[in-house]
Amino acid sequence: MPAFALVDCNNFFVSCERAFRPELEGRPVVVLSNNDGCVISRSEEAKALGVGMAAPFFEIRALVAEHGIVSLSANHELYVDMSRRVSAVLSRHAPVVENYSVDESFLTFPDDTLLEERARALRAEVRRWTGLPVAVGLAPTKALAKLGSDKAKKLGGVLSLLDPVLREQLLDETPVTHIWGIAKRSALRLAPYGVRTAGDFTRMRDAQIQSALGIGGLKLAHELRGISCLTLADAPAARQSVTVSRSFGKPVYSLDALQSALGTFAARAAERARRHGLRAGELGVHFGWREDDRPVMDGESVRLSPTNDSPTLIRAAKALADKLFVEGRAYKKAGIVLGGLEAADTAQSEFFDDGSVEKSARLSKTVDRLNAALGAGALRYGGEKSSTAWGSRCESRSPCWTTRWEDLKAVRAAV
DNA sequence: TCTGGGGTCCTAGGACCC
DNA sequence: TCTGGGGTCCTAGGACCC
Repeated sequence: MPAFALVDCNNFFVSCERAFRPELEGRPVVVLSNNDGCVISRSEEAKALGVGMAAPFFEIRALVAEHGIVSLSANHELYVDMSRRVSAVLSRHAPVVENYSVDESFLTFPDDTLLEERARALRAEVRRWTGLPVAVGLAPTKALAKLGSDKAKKLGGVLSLLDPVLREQLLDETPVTHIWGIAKRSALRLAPYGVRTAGDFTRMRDAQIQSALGIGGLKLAHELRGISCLTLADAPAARQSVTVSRSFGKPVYSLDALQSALGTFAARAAERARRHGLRAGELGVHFGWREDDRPVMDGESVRLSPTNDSPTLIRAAKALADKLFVEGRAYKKAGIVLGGLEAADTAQSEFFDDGSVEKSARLSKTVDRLNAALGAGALRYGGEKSSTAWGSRCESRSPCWTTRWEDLKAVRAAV
């Protein structure tokens, strides 16, 4: 029976910050989203003080002041780089690693002997090379490995659910909403069947599960019963979309500011598409504002002949903005989505091509290279403007210790 | 009085994840 | 006054076809 391991970094963003600021160890720490809007990572101490996941920052301001909670603005450049370092360690231990998210990886070991010992060794090595604490769950399926790693965080870092008796016991004491893939809505649909725990869920009849949650729910139930349905994705799946969106630091009323924001987002998205070797056949623009005290979103998209050219995408985004703009509306957020993605090398090129397409591609490549060398945003297109009109708040961002020379940490040896 | 059936493709929206 | 951003997959319903 092949076993899956899930390696999960504890409180990932907070742990990344602590790796470079050991003085934060033992103190309550939170990391905040864009605009310092809400909490996206909490240390154990912060959780113990009652700070909820995704808590709006303004709601916990009093708690922060009272207990001296350290609040930091998110530094994704640092987190992505730390994530890469963790994967590098994992790859030395396992032939196939699936990077499921920035802080979680599934893997299988080459054979099934001494699994717990291997998991412990891997955990120790991640700690040694990156400074990050991780938990490891071992189980015959991915869904169970996930459950195992959640539980492992409280139980010494490694938990094996390969034993069916232990497994059933854990399922029976786990609320069904703590299962990967079941949240509030699905739990509500299961409630009429008397389902409260994960164990209850696994004992439902297949037909009932399927009528309540569809095919996905049924697969999940099998996984929890120990029958593997989800395989390890050794290569990342082809990307379906590229999104760049932001909430504004303050409401935006002018078309000009919206267009400069969208121009910037389009340039970022184009850059990301090029990095992945993709062209977009569709570009969407969306705006968010409030009506009757409720958030509203609206948008529209256009088809394009496949491209990843920044100026083209910037123009398309601005044209849509112009079309959607309503005078007097207090815009709170905006974003662009690239869809209809296809590999850039197989994409059909424009029939009437006078050579300008290739010229533009060379220009894009040069801009990307310079930005990579000099720091993001060093070089910009005319259409993207940095603007105080829509910029976001981030009061306390840590330096990019691992990815920018100027942020390199100074270390002095005591003599 | 009667109102096919089956297939595909596309889209919007729901639900979930980290 | 202040509530993130970036994704995926599934489903239901409409349009269209034979």
